[in-house]
Amino acid sequence: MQNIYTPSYSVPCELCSIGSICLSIFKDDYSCAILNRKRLFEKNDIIAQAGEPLNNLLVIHSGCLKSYAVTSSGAEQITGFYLPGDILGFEAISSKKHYNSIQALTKTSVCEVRHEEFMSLMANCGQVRDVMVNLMSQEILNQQKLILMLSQKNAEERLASFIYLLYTRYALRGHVSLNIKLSVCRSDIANYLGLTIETISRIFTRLQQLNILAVKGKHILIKNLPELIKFSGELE
Amino acid sequence: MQNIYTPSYSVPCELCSIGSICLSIFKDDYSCAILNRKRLFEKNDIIAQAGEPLNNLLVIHSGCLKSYAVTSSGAEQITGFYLPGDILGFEAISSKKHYNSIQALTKTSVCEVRHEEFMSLMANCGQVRDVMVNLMSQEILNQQKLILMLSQKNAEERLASFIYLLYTRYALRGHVSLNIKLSVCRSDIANYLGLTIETISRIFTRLQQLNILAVKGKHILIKNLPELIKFSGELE
DNA sequence: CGGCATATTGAAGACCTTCAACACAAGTGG
DNA sequence: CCACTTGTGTTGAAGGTCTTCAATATGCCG
Repeated sequence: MQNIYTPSYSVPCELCSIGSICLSIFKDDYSCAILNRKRLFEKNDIIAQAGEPLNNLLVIHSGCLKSYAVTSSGAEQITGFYLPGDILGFEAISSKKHYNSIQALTKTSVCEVRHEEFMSLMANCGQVRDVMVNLMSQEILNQQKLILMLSQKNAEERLASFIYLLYTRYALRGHVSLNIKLSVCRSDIANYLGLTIETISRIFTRLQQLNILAVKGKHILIKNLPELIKFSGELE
Repeated sequence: MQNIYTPSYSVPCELCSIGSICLSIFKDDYSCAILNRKRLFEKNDIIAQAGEPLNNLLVIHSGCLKSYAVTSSGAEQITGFYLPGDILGFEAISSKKHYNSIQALTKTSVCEVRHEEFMSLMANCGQVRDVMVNLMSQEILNQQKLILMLSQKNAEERLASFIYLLYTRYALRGHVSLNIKLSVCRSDIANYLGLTIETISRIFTRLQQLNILAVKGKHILIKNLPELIKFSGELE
């Protein structure tokens, strides 16, 4: 059997969602008033609390974050997982307040983009404006796909989609590998997909029996990608 | 029993999502190169097909639209319903192609905003930029709420949320009324909420027995709003 | 009024959850 | 180093929710 372990991954600036901005505008200016590069967080660190004012948009350099809303009954609802190259904070721009809390799932390094200053930059620089509008548009499209997934797919399709989506998201950032390290625990996956941890566990078992995945704790090896895609249902 | 019929509603520009732009910039210029006001579509007209180039963003003046994706197996998946004052097309900005098809559910009048020209206007006009960024941010936040709903709520909560959300969306545009006219058929509601028409029907019956709603075909009267909110689950 | 699409209702079954027991890994202290 | 704890993941059995299939009812538009 192939080795299913994979080292932690950091995105090169060239492949980051705002890389074109950093490389052409911020360049080597490490003391930039807008960009604070590679701030480090430890596993389980809370990076922002819901309700706090929005100071920065966050861009993941390495590691993994989750964002979640807390219901009035105190339950935690995962709203997203963020991987190297991903940007988060768009949903807070309108109200200038964090709607979600954000927590590190592993040791994570994050580039902070000062929100106020960045918005002024958008006014003056067409390139920044285009990148931002495109990113927001893409985010809306991606969410729409997720909405379709949740409203139409059964448990097996959801989990298969989830794994396949992780694969494509890493690949998009230059990390093409059938080995996927879940920084995410089963209960977070379950919460995010609207299932229970027992169901997640059972489906992992089933996908292993079908020789589509090899699962060992948080390490996943995709053994049959075409079949995984088929199981994920056609909408991706 | 109160009358549960309500006349069709058109949004005044003051309360439309891009009203501030139209009123301050386009003003009374009806032959504007950017804005084509109040183009009329008949029920069931296809306004755009998935894959077509994005020429216009659409703003609903009166009536109702649905957008939907078509899967490789030919099934239709509703991605959204749009009411007077709503804007649609954001998800297509990045690729400059319609990802969804758009169809009129009733006789509908639409203000078309030329996409290319509007993007240039965004470059030159801070007010337009702010409005657009805010609208996109809000859209992302609203979608996130929908994602939570779909991943966490049961059938009853979904339908109650759906009705309550329609109520708040009309109210936002100045049409505060407990009478709601569904331009949407049961099967579209079911598709959108990830349920079957039978389940929708059963839950309508249940909510009527509980004296929360009065349902007569496409006309809904909210008879107990606080209870409806309670049934919709706490996340709104 | 008749015909067709849309909506409602009932019964059986599938899928996922719930509850409970158990397995496994990581970390702590004796 | 092992016993103990704790957190996390797996598995089984029973039950509930929603779907499926089928029959019936209602509404709409000629």
